[in-house]
Amino acid sequence: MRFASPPKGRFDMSNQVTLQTVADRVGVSRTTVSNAYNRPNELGAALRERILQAAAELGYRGPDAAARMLRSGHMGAIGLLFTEDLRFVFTDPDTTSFMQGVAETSALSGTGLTLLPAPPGVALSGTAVDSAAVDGHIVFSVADGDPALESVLSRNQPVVVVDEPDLGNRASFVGIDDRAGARLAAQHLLDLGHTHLAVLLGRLTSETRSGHVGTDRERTATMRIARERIAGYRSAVVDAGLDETSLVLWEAGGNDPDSARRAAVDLIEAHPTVTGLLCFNDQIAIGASQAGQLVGRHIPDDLSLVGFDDVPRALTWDPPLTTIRQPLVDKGRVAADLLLKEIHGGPPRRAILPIELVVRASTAPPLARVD
Amino acid sequence: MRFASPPKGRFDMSNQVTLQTVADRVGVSRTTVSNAYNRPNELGAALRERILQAAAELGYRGPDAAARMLRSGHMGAIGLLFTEDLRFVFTDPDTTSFMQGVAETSALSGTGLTLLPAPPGVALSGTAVDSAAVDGHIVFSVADGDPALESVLSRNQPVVVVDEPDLGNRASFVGIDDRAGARLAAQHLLDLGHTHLAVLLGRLTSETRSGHVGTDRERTATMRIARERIAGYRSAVVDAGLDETSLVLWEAGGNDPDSARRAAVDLIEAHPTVTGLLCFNDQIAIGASQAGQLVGRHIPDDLSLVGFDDVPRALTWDPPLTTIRQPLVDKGRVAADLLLKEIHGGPPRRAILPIELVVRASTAPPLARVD
DNA sequence: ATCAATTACTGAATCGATACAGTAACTTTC
DNA sequence: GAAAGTTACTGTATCGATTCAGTAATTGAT
Repeated sequence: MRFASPPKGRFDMSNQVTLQTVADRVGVSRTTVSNAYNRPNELGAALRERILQAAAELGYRGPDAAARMLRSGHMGAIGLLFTEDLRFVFTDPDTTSFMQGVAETSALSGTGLTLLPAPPGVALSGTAVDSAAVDGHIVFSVADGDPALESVLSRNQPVVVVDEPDLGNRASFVGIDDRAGARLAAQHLLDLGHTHLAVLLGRLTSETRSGHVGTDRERTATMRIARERIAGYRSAVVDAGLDETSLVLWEAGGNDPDSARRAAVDLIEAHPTVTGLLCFNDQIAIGASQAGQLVGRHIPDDLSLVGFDDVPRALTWDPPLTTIRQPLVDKGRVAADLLLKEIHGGPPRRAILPIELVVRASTAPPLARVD
Repeated sequence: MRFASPPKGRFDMSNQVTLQTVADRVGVSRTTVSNAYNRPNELGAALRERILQAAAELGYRGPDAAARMLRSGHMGAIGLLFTEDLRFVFTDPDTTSFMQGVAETSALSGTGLTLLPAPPGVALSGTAVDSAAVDGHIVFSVADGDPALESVLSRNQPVVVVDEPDLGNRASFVGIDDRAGARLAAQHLLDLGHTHLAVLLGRLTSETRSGHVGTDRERTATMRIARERIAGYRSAVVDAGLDETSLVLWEAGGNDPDSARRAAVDLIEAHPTVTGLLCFNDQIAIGASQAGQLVGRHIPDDLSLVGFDDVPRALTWDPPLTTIRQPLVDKGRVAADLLLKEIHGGPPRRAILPIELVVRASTAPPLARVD
């Protein structure tokens, strides 16, 4: 939808109250009124009081945002870029927790938060994504080379990338050690005695694809996190002396439980000897657990499940999920904090947040089986 | 947190590329370049191509947002005001579904979406809430007379209020017939044969309070929806010939399952004869169902539960919830749509969305009991 | 062939506020 | 009591783009 008629502008200038109006009323200069709002200690308290008083009487609401932005060059807002489908953005607990953290920190600093949805396949030009009035951007988990990311980077403003991609020194970064986290998850299953593991991933690229992941597909992965976690899972398997190729990689086609459930059914059918399933996140693990129920596999006796993230539901799910905890809300807070600091002149930084294996009831030693 | 140092402004003017730069390069006037971006059919296609080409070469990213805003008076963004705690905003399925709808519609129209969190007890002045660069506001479910709402209204821009309060002709409105919905819910329980009903509300005011709601407390309610629903529940009870005072009103102190669970335990203890519980929304019903389990009441045999909203989880919950469905995502879409239309010169409107009783497994006739 | 209408462009004024240099009045210092 | 410093203000240039009145060139109508 694009509107034919432009929005009503500021063209009823008749009774516009501006800084000048207030200045005239009080009998001071425009500058002094501006200072009354922005630099309270550059003028006497009594005068300031008189000015604010007059402003209130005239119904003046404070300096016009657009004019201030133009002159001062700062927008008082940060942008939050997503490239996922909006249905996903507002449903996925990882994403909403992250947003909560960002919103908390930006609200505390009095900074506005502008959402910049750039779902795949929608043109960017003329949208908020390339013209939003913001001082910097947080980019949340985007595939390598995404056009929306390029657009954001070309604005030459501070950017904080969260999770992926890793732009090196082109932008600040907030994330975790995904490889180590994945390794921790796999190690846990290996320690329990599992020898037949599989990985159930959400997506390797921004396109939806599901099913077995061969080396060809793996090589095309544009999601950094997926690549890192695969490397982590694999390194634990290799170090345990198992054959690297014995680690089955399977793609769900989405990070939601429904996609995961469907994919897990196929995976279990194709690889019935697998007893330990490494899930890309808790939503995937939830789907996998539903799949287990569907195909008659008891969790954890017939199939152990390790999630990732430790979303609130991981604790209340039946069975409660063993998972790798990462501080999602903090991630949002830290991202906003780094961005705000950088906007105010600080240097770009990298923040790696801690992770932790949380053992609950979705993992157990494999049942002894007659091979 | 407030930053001492102002953000770095636009004071490295050295190699700023502006409309003028592009105009000089091509050898046309500033106006023509502006037209190339904003009014493509006001100039020849070939010239337009040359201009865009030159802009690309110069790395010009299109008209500066702040300058455009100042001159044209329109911001290209809408604000979304919340007064709930941010933890709640991003966790509550009603709210996130609504946000999804708003985000979808604003993204489609190329309009930015600025989040304006105004949790209680945080000063407004100087924050994004009273100075955000937006063309209008959507106000989501706010208590009567909230200061953030007043601040938004004083900007003399289009406002769409969702659910509450009802400002009459001071603002556009999107909501449902809450009274009818509540009536439908109560009627369903009455039809099943229940004679001892209670209402478990989230909150009647923006302050947190839990426990029995007497007439005094009821009279102070500042949340319109709560008042309407109470009236609806009560009207069904009265029309069924039951004593109006037999309808127990109980406040949970929050719209989350945890608050509801705790409150429901107390409620059941205080009023053990109640067999039908009218829950303010599905989150409350989920909490109540957990409470039922805690105190050994089987749902629906020992206690029937009716929710409200029909969030996705209502279907997958055990037992699946009987509820009043309202189109939450649509509500967001409609709100954004009304606001955009009003910004573009349309009149204020009221939209009342449809509701529907969805009968699932959380309600059943009361067990015959020996009184 | 003439006048009117349309198209494609230009130049100047303007939006409202902020930055910055400048200044008058007042205070401190020795 | 003169020089130096501080405080509290003013005046002007400026931010970058859009609007609008106007003009020259082209097309169309009669």
